[in-house]
Amino acid sequence: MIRTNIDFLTYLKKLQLLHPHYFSIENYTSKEVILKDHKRYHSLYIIHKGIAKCYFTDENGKESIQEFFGEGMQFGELEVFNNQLSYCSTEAITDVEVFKISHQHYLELLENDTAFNRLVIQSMVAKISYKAPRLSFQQSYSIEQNILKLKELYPNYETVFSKKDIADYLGITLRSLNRVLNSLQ
Amino acid sequence: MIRTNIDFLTYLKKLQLLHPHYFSIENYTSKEVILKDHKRYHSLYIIHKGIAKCYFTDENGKESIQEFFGEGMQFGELEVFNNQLSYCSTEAITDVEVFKISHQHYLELLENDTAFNRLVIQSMVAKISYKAPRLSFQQSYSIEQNILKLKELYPNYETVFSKKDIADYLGITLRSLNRVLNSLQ
DNA sequence: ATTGAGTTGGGACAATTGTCCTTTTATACG
DNA sequence: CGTATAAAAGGACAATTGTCCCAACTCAAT
Repeated sequence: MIRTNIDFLTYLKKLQLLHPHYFSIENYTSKEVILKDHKRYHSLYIIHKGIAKCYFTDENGKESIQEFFGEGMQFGELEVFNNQLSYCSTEAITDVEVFKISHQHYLELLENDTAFNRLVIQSMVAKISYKAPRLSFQQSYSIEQNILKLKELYPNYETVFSKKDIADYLGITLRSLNRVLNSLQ
Repeated sequence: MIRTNIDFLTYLKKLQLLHPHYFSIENYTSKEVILKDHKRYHSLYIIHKGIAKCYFTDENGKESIQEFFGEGMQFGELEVFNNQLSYCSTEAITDVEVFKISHQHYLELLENDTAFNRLVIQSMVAKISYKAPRLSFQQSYSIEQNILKLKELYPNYETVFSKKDIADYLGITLRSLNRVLNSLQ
């Protein structure tokens, strides 16, 4: 549920020693928006500490949570390649510390550092591999099964996430979430 | 709805001239399975001609279609990097011609050919960018809105896909699809 | 203390969607 | 041809989920 990428983070820390001026560190407090949708950015972020949520907002204001980002997860990197506006927002859930790196420096590393290149590709593979079954599972199974799966994977999710976030993650209403949680005692 | 990647295909054809022994060509007829889930492969495929569907099957036999692949779409490439079993099946819808390349040669190109490397990354960016809003849209909107969207993006989808495929793509039952199509006249 | 905003919990009802089953139509094939 | 098989269509009913409420509680700021 909370995605991480420790290999990437570890390597990034090494790079930071080699190219200190490539990276800056920023801190966000809970509920601060780090990256806003429909805006253009020239940098991307990698989570050093804390948890953030990445979500779409539709025209009715309903949020749909894509992923919860933990240590080593990067966001805003897709825009390096497709040159589009940011297509979702990312907001701190706990207090968060991020590394920030410009598109330009990121591309430089990508071209000149084979290990970094491979780690970037692997991070993308992980994102695809994660999203694919999630789409299927939410389509195929009932809310109850989805919640049971959540509890299995992440037993104490209530301590970190609000009910609203859980509902937005599962693509259901708060009412439905409560109802099903009740029926499970 | 039918995904393509012409840039990738174009470049691949150039590579084929440079390294003819890297590639082989295979042909599949409608409904043949090209790649089966839970199996290990040592090659991956790129669609040259035709349309295929990529789908999960759950324990009840229900299919959930991830994407429809058209020209230039590759599949089986994630397993090059995560060394896992294939996590979904790909089946020809129309007759299909594919290029086949071994993991080993693919990795060789990835390391030695910067342009190829970039195209692979861009293909992954495209897959992520496509999956993300699809998850949200199907969660947030009614079946009716999803079908209207489909008709808008791909007016004559009925000519290519069976009703069952459309239902599996939208994550709904055939009965629900028929009902909603009726209510739209 | 008091207000107000945000979170949680749930009743009542409506709408949506699934399940099960039957029928019809199209298509393939000996 | 006729027959088997798959695809398409839909009736009847049940189950799930959403919508629209209202109430209780927490917590921060006044």
